[in-house]
Amino acid sequence: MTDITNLTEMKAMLKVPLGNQIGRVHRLWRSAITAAVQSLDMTESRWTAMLHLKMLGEGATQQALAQELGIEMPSLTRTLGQLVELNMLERRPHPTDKRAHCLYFTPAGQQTLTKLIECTMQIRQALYRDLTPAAVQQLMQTLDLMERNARTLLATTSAATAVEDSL
Amino acid sequence: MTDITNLTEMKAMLKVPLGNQIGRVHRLWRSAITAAVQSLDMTESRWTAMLHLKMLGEGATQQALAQELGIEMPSLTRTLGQLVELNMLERRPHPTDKRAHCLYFTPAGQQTLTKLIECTMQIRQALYRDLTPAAVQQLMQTLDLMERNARTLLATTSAATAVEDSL
DNA sequence: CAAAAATACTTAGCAAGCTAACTAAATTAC
DNA sequence: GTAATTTAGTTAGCTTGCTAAGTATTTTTG
Repeated sequence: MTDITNLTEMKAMLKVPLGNQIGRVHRLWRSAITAAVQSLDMTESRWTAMLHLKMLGEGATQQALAQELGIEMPSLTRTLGQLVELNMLERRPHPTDKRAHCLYFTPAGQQTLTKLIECTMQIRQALYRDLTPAAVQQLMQTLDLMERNARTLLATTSAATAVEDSL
Repeated sequence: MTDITNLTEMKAMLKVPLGNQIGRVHRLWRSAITAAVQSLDMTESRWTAMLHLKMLGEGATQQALAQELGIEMPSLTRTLGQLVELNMLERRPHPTDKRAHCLYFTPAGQQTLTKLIECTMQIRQALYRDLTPAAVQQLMQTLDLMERNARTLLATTSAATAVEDSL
C-alpha cells in the first residue's frame, strides 16, 4: 500500500551519510568513556578487552576473545600486551594446546574490573537519556541486520558489483 | 503502566556492549566501501571528504567541511593533502580571508566524484537490505539523540561524575 | 607416519581518528 | 591604534583498527 512512498523514501535514504553518523557516535562514545576511566590507566581498547573477558569468563583464549570483540588478532595482541604490562591480566599456557594462551585477571585486574563495570554502566545510562528501552532495542536489532548485510557483502568479495538494478 | 518492565529492561540494557556493536558496524561499513572504491585510489576518509564537499558545495572552507564531517581540522588537513596530491581537489585562497582556503574539484575530481556517488549508493542499498525506511529513519533518530547525549556528557567535562544514582 | 594445511599468536607497518602546540591573519578590547 | 584574543590552517605524535608476513604447534591427508 505504501510502496510508492517507500520507494521514494528509500531513494532519499540512499543519499544520507548514515555511515558517517555511525562513526561519529562511535567516536563520541569512545571519548566519553575514555574521559571517565583514564584515571584507571584505561583506554577504550583496554577496558573493552577487560569487560569482554569478564563476559566470556576467565580462561578464554585470545582467539575466543578476539571473536567476541569482533576484532582481529593483531589488534588484540597489542592491547593484551599493554594489560599484561599494567599487571591487569596474565597469559597462562593452555593445558592441552601449546600454541594457545589462556587469559586471567590479576588481583589488581579484578579490582579495576569492578570499577570499570560501574563506570561504564553510568556512562551508558547517560547516553541512553531520553531513549526508551524499545528504541535501544530497535537500534540494536537494526545495527545487527546491517552488520549481517555488511558481512554478506564483504563475503561476496567483489562488493562493487553486488547490486546493479536501476532502482 | 509498564514502568517496572521499563526499569528492568533498562537495567539489562546497561550491560549490553552497544558501543562495541556500533564500532563494529562502522568498521564493516568502512571495509565494504573501501573494497568497492579502491580502484579509484579512494579510502574512507578521502571519499567521505569528496562527497561532503559536494553536499556543502564547492568553495567551502576546510573549517566548514570539518564541521560538516564532524571531525577535527588536523584529520581533515591530512586527507585534503592527499586529495590535492591525487589531483582531485584544489585549495584556492579565500577572497577576503587570507587565513582560509576554499576547496574546489579538479576536472579529474569531478569525474571521480560521479563514480563515487553511484558506488556508495549501491553499497548503502546493499547494507539496507531487509530494512524498512522506517527502521532506517528510526536508527538515525536514535543515533542522533545518542550523539547529543554524548556531546552534553563531554561538555560537562568531568563525565565520570555525571550520574551517581544507584539504579 | 611424513608432508601439507590450518591455527594461535606475534611483529611490522598502514589508515584515520584524536590532542597539543605552532604560525599567520582577523577580530575584539581598551 | 596597538595589544590581546580568536580563528584557519598546519605539523607532530598517540590510539586502535587493519593487512601481510613470520613462527610454532596442531590437524589433516595421502
